[in-house]
Order: sequence, then C-alpha cells, then structure tokens
Amino acid sequence: MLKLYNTLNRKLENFKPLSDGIVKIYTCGPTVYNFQHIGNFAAQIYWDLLVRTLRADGYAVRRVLNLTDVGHLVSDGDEGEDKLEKGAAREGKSVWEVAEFYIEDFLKNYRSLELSEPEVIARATDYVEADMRAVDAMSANGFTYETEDGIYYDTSKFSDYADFARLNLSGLQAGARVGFSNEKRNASDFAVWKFIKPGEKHAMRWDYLGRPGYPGWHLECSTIIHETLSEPIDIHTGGIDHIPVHHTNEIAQTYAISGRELAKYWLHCNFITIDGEKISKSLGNVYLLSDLKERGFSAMDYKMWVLSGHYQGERNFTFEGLEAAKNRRNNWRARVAECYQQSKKSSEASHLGHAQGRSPELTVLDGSTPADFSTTFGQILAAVNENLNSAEAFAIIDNSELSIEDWKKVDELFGLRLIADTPDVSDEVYDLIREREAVRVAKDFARSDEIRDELTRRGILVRDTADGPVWQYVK
RNA sequence: GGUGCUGUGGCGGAGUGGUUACGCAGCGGUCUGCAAAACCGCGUACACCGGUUCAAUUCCGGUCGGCACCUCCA
Repeated sequence: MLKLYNTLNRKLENFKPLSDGIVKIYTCGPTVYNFQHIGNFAAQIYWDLLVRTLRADGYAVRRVLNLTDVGHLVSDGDEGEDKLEKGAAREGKSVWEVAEFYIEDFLKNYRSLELSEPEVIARATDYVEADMRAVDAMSANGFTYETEDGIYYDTSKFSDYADFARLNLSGLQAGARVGFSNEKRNASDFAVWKFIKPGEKHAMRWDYLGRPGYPGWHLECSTIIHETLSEPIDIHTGGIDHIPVHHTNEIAQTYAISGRELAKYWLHCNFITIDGEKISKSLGNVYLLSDLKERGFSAMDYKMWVLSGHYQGERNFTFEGLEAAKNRRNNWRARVAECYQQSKKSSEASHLGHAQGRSPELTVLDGSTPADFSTTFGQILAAVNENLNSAEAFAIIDNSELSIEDWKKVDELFGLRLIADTPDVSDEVYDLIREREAVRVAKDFARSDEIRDELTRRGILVRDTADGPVWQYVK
C-alpha cells in the first residue's frame, strides 16, 4: 500500500486513486528563460520516482508536465521586467527563440537523467485560447473584477482561499507591498489576465477583450489541467515554494472555473541547499548538470545522490556527498558484473556436467499468488511505498543478494542505468581473463601482467580472489 | 511579523520507545607473485534542559541553533 504525505491535510495517507488503476498526475514544470540547475532537477527526480513507484505498484499513470514559456513579470510592481524579455535582451534573441532554446536544454538534461517521459508536455503558449475561456468562466461565475491593468481574482469570493497554505490573510495585509495596484480589493487578489498598456513593450501578446494582453501568472496550470486531465486529478506535485501563492491560486481558479476540487493529493518537495546555502546567483553556487559532468560526475551519479535522501527533507549538496553516491553506484555496478560471472560460471559448470543430479533453481509453484513484498525486490518496493523512502530502499539493496532479474527491476524502479552502463563483456575478454589465470597459475607473471594491462586498457579491472578471477569495470 | 522544514558518529543520510540502519571516507586484520579488490573487525551518533516511562535519539514542554518560503523560483 502506497503512503504519501498530503499537503492538503498535512498527513501521511494511504493512496487511493479516484478511478481504479489509473492515476492522473500534474507536475509544475520549469520556466524556460534560463538553464535549469541541479535543484530544479532534484524535483524532477523525486516526481519520476513517484511515477515509477506507481507503475511498479501496477497503476497506469497519466502525467502532464507544463513548460512555462509565457513571460511573467520579474516583480509585481507596475514597471517590472518580463523574464523572457530580459533573457531575450541578454542574448539578442526573440522571446520565442529563448524559450525554444531553454526547452531543448531542459529536455536534453531531463532525458539524460532517465526520467520517464510525461504523457503530455504542455507549453503554456499553446493554451492561451483556453486561458481566455477560463477567464470568461471565472468572470461569468462572478469571481473576477477588472482594473486598469488587468482582470483580477477576488479572493474574498472563495471562502476556502486561505485553507490550503494555512495563510493568515490579515498578516498578509499588514505585509502587503506598497505601491502595488491600489485598485486591488484584497491584498491576496491576483491577476488572471494582464493588459498591455499602449507603448508598453511586451513581445508575447494576445488580443482579448478588445485589447492586447497576456495570461496571469498562475492561470496556465489550472487551464492545462482542465484541458488535458480534467479536474479533479489524483496527484499534484511541486516545490514547497508553490504552496502559499501558486498552488493556492490554482485551487482558487479551478474552483471559480468549474466549482471542482483540483487535486486529491498534493506533494511538495523541499529545496536542496549547496554547502548549506540557498542556490542563488549572487552566492555563485548555481550548479548545472554540465558543471557536475566537468568534475567527472554523471547525471546518474547525481540522481543516485538525490535518491539517497528524502523529497521532504532539506538536502545539503556537497561534492563529498556526490562522490559517496558515485562510489556506491559503482559498487552496485560491480555487483551486476558479478551476476554475469556467476551465471557464466554455472553454465560452464553444467556444461562440464558438474551440475548433474539437481536442477539449480527449484521453484515450488503452488498456484497461489506470490506474496510480492516477501521477495527481495518486494522489500525494496515496500520501502519506496512508504512515502517514497528511497534511502531505505537503497539500504536494502546494499544488504541483499540481488539476482540479475532483481537488478533489472531495480533499474526499472529508479532508472539508474545500472545494467545499461554495465554490459557483460565479450567472449574475447573472457578468454583473456581465462588465459591470464592459466599463465598466472603457471607463474608466468610477465605474461599475466601483460594481459592485465591489456584488460585495463579496455576498461576492465580483474581481481584475483580465492574463487578465481573476478572482473569489473574500472571505476 | 506570518508559514513551514530541520538539528543523528569525519561527510552524506534513514529510522525506531528497549535490538547493527545504510553508504562513502578512515583505522586494524586476513588473503595475495605483485597490484587492486574482496572479506572480517572497529567507532559505543542521535543539539541542550526538563517531563512522562521500568526504559527516550524516538513521546510531551521549553531553550538554543540552522534553513527555506511569504516576490518568478523545485
């Protein structure tokens, strides 16, 4: 039974899909005006684990990921800059080109992390017509009002507005920013559509209500869910920073559009810090996956690090920690290589007739359904079912004997490319290993070392053990 | 000010009312032509102060830290 921590009621709950066997998930994706750093990808890794766990549990998953390619203002002051516009100015490109470039980069990195592809990747700009219909609906239902600079959501019309984030609206009032639209009726009101004033620069613009404008900052998620999955959905994921504003507003919008609940379960991941500090440009600690690669760490090493902790915990990234994750993964790969050698050994043994008289894997089938969680992989899956506790699952992997079939399942569950990155070696290499052992036993150490060097050149490390030589890939 | 998260051995990081988490690194040993690895063993962690309890790292209260969000942000 899968258990998840639901932000909706701040409790660990047993997961039950809205309709049997199918799980609808929406993930808040990146804003594509810059490179995504490793913290952004940590979130994607956690949500990928969620999807893979659900699939391992036998559910069909339908997931939508959005890409925010509509520019939004940097600040909510009237003269704020648009991030995409800013990026475009910086790079001498059009806003559309900027979005395209960073979407490509995001997807490239996303795939390098072996993250399962969402069924729908929705670009916000493809849903602007739908945004307009959404605003129409909210207005028709009496949730909006118009000001000089846009259409606003009247949060006082949604009595549950503060519930999700447990907001203290009067406190919000006190802290309200001065100089913000004085036409707003409530401090928590927000724009669902913004008008572009005459003379104002804004490359992305759409005509609506007889004037140019663009959708509000939070609208796309409500709209995309409405159009693709249709609310209510099972699970909505995002970062903890989304709780107070973005997700609160999504819930409010969806209620105003259809009167329905948006999602049954809300999962929020915590942030990672780097060397104990927030990831920020001013601190100069914004690492990209490409930066890690330059230091000799693969995307899989990073993923291994992310999965060695928990999505709700505050993680502290250090290169020392990454090194540990990398070593651990390499050790697992050596174990995969050992599986090949075991099966090779036993097939050779049986070829020589040594294994006669007993069938090696005598499985007793009594026709009953096997108790999934009693197997080695079952224990691993059970750990992950406890609110995605991959750290616990990793400890089980460390302490259990895994067959090659188990490793395959582990790869399916975590997407760590353990097998793909650890192919069995060729017969030629096996011959070399055998030859080396033969000459070594004959005490021809010169020839033996020569062969070892040759194997090293091919990336193969051979260790001499009491049970004969064992190979693994050079780390 | 508001909302949360968090404080575990050198580092990372789970978990639990009484039993070894785990990984990485380190140390000692075995093995070994060499090498590397492997294997075995080792560290008596749970911020502090109280309370509950036969027993608390694990529950309750307080204290002191650290961090994030509240403004686009995973």
